[in-house]
Amino acid sequence: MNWTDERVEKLKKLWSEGLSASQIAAQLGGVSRNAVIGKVHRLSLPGRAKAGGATTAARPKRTTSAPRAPNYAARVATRTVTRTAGATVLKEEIEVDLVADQDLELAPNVVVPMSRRLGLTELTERTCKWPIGDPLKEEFHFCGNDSPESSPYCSYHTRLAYQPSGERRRMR
DNA sequence: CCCTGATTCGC
DNA sequence: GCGAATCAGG
Repeated sequence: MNWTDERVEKLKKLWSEGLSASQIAAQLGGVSRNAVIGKVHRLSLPGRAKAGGATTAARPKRTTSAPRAPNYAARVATRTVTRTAGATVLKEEIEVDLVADQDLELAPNVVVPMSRRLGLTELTERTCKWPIGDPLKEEFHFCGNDSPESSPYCSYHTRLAYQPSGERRRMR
């Protein structure tokens, strides 16, 4: 694939938004992260302050307040991410409440996961494949958080994933 | 091992 | 100009 004006423009945009080279590569499609980085250099775009630190730079810091009583709504940290991410957070709050409502007692210190807004092509063996949003809509994406043991979901979504439903009532 | 960006250098 | 290979780092 070659660098059309549109692709270059998108590259500039995403890069300035702080997305990592690999994420940008995935969104553009048809190019590797190296290609992206190489292009960034050729375009003389400002690089990231520190290598590897980009991981930190790309994600907003979470202000971890002390673990508290079951105050569901309050568990969702207020964040200043991107406009689209804002909608995502809202959706996740809803999911959490539904679960808490059913049965599942919330775990000790499980923090509500903030999804990365990964597209289908950005998923790897180690990213959570939990879908978020309406597949027919534009804001649809996957959780994308780290999933241990190459599990299809992150630890948080694994719990939501396999819940046989109301079967396991008498157990315990 | 996973990831990140930076650089090099043959194409 | 391009980007895989490589390097350097977290």
